[in-house]
Amino acid sequence: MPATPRRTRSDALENRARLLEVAARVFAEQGLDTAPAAIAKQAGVGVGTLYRHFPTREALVDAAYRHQLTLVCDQAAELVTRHPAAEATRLWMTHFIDYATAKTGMSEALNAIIASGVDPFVDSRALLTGAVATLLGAGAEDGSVRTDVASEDVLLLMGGIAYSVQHGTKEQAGRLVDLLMDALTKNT
Amino acid sequence: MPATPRRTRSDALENRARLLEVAARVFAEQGLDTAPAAIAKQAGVGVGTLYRHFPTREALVDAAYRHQLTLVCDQAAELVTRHPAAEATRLWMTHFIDYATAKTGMSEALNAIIASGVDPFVDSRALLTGAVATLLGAGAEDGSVRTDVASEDVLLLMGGIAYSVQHGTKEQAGRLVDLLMDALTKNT
DNA sequence: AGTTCTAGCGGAACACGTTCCGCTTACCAC
DNA sequence: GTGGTAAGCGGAACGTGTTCCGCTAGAACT
Repeated sequence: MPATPRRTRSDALENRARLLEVAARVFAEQGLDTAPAAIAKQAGVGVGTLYRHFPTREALVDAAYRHQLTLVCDQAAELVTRHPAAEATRLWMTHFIDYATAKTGMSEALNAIIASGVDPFVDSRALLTGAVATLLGAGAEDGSVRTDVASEDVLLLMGGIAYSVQHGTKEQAGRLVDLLMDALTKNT
Repeated sequence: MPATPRRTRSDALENRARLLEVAARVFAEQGLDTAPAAIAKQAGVGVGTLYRHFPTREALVDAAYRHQLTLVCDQAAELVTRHPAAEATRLWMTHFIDYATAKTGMSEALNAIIASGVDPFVDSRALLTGAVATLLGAGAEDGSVRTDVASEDVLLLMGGIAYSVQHGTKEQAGRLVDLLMDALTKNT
């Protein structure tokens, strides 16, 4: 029954990589709602190929931003080693918002990842939850952050903030982060 | 130049009213992404008529929920007269979340109204901002709520929470409201 | 009531996202 | 190298959302 599962064809791998590369660039330049046909054409493949590799727009978005998202999430662990927990948390959140405002489509993508319960996003979502958990954990240890708040809840609010920067200003986003931090730090 | 602006045709008014009625019902029953053609058909008009009265999906959503939204916003003023400001604020926010979870499509609609900078929503958005401002104002007067937070910011976070209830649980939404309230009430 | 005028109507035409399927071609066994 | 096989391909076909335009019928005026 298992048989010999034939190896993935080399051209398929190349096409996939090329699609990803093109998608990341195009999303950054023109936003997430670029026509699938345009991405496929630029990658030199038919639309069918695009849809086979990435069955939904979400799957493509997820894959396209995965790498950068990993970098941002890794920063959480690094910040914790170099700053007090509360400070690290604030820095990371600010960094997160900067990241969200850096490129067209980015904030939209982040929000899609955070808010959606859809399947292709679960990995990316876990990545983010992990980063927040690291920060909250450190805060719990040194007592600077309250312990009765779930990482998922914080992440959700950050998603709301990221969503806002699409139409609001970066300053507003900063104020919202401050407000959230106020809520998270203990009232001592 | 002003001339006599001919009165609006009676059938046009009827059609508009019927579309609104149908849209409100259909949105509540099946969510916001119902086919425009279905709404038009149920209202006994062509799609062209639907699009003329409501050029975008947003305009239709806005109009369909306007009445109910007014009721919710009016509650803010009423709650302030009967409760201490902080308590009124918490009650209203909870009420708001209940409202958001009450019907299919509602939370989606609220989020669209709050988060979008799009034109057709400005009135509804102002309604909500006004309600929040009333509550924050009362809180500022009796000193129970911090004064350095803009109504728009609070509204935006509530939008984030409303967004979350689409995929999260009502309990999570409740926790987020509590967190937001903690941030808003002074650390005295 | 009859006539004029144009706001408003309906649905056909168009545009675009997604699915589907017959053909191509890389992989593997010999 | 050659042949068999199915993974993978491209783009035509399909379904939906939106726009457009010739025709209908309500409003204003006599």
